[in-house]
Amino acid sequence: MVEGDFFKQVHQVVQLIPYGRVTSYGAIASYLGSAGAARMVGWALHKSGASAKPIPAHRVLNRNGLLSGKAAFPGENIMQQLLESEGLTVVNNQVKDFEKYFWDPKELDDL
DNA sequence: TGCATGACCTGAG
DNA sequence: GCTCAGGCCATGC
Repeated sequence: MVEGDFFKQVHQVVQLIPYGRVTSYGAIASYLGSAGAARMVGWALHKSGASAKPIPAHRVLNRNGLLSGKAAFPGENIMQQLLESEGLTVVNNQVKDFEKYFWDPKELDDL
């Protein structure tokens, strides 16, 4: 489970994303109890750069599996390379079989 | 203190 | 099936 501020919760959830898996802003927002606050999730991730721990923000995509936050990374295709290095296939800034690799934070509750 | 914005999502037309 | 508009909450100026 996660605890603390919304930002911290987002950071924790993102860090809990299994290797080779991805999730969406809405899923995280919904998990935190604010389904409509998906925008804030992106904010937290953007701010994650200031965080002490390295947060795999590249595993967080939008609902379409699109690398919406790609631009926030230092490189052009850093996000894509990271995903590909985890066994995922990125085509046109979009994860192939996104739903297949999709990971819902709510799965933690089921554990 | 108040308005505008932001790596989005969902519902309605 | 696709496009437009609204909403959500916190941060920044």
